[in-house]
Amino acid sequence: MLESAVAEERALEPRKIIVRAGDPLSQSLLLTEGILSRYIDDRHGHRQLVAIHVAGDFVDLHGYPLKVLDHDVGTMTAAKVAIVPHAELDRITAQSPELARKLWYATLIDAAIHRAWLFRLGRLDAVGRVAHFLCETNARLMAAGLSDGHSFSLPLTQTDLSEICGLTNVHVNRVLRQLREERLCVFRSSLVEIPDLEKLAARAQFDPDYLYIEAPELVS
Amino acid sequence: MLESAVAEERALEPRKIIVRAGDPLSQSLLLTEGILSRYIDDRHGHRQLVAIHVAGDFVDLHGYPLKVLDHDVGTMTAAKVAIVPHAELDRITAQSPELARKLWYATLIDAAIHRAWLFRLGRLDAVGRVAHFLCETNARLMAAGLSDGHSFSLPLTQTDLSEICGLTNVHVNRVLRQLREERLCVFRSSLVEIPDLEKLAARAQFDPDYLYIEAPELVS
DNA sequence: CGACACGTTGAGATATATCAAACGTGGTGG
DNA sequence: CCACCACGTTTGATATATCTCAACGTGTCG
Repeated sequence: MLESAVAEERALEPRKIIVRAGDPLSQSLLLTEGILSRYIDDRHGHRQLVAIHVAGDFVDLHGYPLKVLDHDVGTMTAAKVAIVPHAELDRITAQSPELARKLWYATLIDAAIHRAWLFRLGRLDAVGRVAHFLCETNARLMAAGLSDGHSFSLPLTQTDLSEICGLTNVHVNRVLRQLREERLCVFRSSLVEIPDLEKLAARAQFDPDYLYIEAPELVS
Repeated sequence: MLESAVAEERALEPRKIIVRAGDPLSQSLLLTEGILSRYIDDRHGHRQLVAIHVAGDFVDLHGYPLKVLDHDVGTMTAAKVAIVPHAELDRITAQSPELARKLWYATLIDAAIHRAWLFRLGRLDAVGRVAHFLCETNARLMAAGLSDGHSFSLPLTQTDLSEICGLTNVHVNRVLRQLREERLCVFRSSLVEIPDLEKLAARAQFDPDYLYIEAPELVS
């Protein structure tokens, strides 16, 4: 049903702004390939990512009821998106309250992930933050069939990680070295390898419940 | 319509847990008086608040589609809540897609506030974080008719503030002194006074757009 | 009056930021 | 095919914000 609502598929270049905060919106994006981010810049141009999205995510569904976003959306890598006009969503939700509920549910998962990010920023140290993010990403990619649980592709820079974890890129570099030396995790040239997921999760105080993924055995 | 869905009103004692993460839920709460919080505790019992709620907020509406919450909900002060059974919400949303949309919208405002909190934790220093939280609370209370824009009641402890801002209570104490000395804001014995809201908002890089409050003149 | 919670202060420790430089490395044009 | 450039990574030295621990003050309530 959602597929029938797709107006157009589009390929996006890496590192482009897709939606700006405050722009009036008439469509939302279903991400089919690549990585997108949602972020807020401060007055000096320092950036805080508030979400990342991977294949399968409905990226700015928040913009459908909200009409305008409070943050920017941009590509991190090259990406492919399916464009879903809000008029189609109107049609669909009017027809099927059940699907409407599912869309609502999807935005609430986003909110739950926001909360986990708050915990990460508020209560974890630098190593814990990076480890927590990598655990989360591993779990989400596993659910999307893009990780085998021990290694996955993640074409982000260390600066990207710093903007996710509220750190500097220099410090992220040192954190990654420490994770490597402790054999918890190797992040190098767009590839993440996690030799001991359990140990990494413990270091990160990571508990995947907030992702509301069925089949929890996939995650552990 | 919502009012007709209220099954019961209840008075709650301060500092009580109302809902625990993972509990199956069959009702949600409409807060009519007092302050509630949503929070995540770490392994050592250190707490990160992920939201606070004031009179007029629909507190755990997220729990309606999600079925279980990923975080705890508790009272900070004595409070009064109206209990809305999920069965009633089923009835209402089936009857009125428009109201269903409004409920969805309300949860998305919560998510937008989560994002502002992420920005606060990730990119602001200690003074900025506290200032940002006080600006936000002022704006929200103003919208609820509980602040005149320059002073309002806020019966939280410095430890509460520290659990909101990702700081220690000791450091919050020093931050509050600094805000006082710079005549930006006085937080004392449950009362917040903001002599120069514009200066405080500038220090906090606070922009109220994310609250999606109509009548923006109320906020500035 | 004493107990307890909350607030305040100080000294010292530590994590993270800042600044600056060097090092790879993949891509591009000559 | 090589030289070079841009971008990301790595390292070192130093600065600074925040934490930790411990003590003391203050108000409230039984």
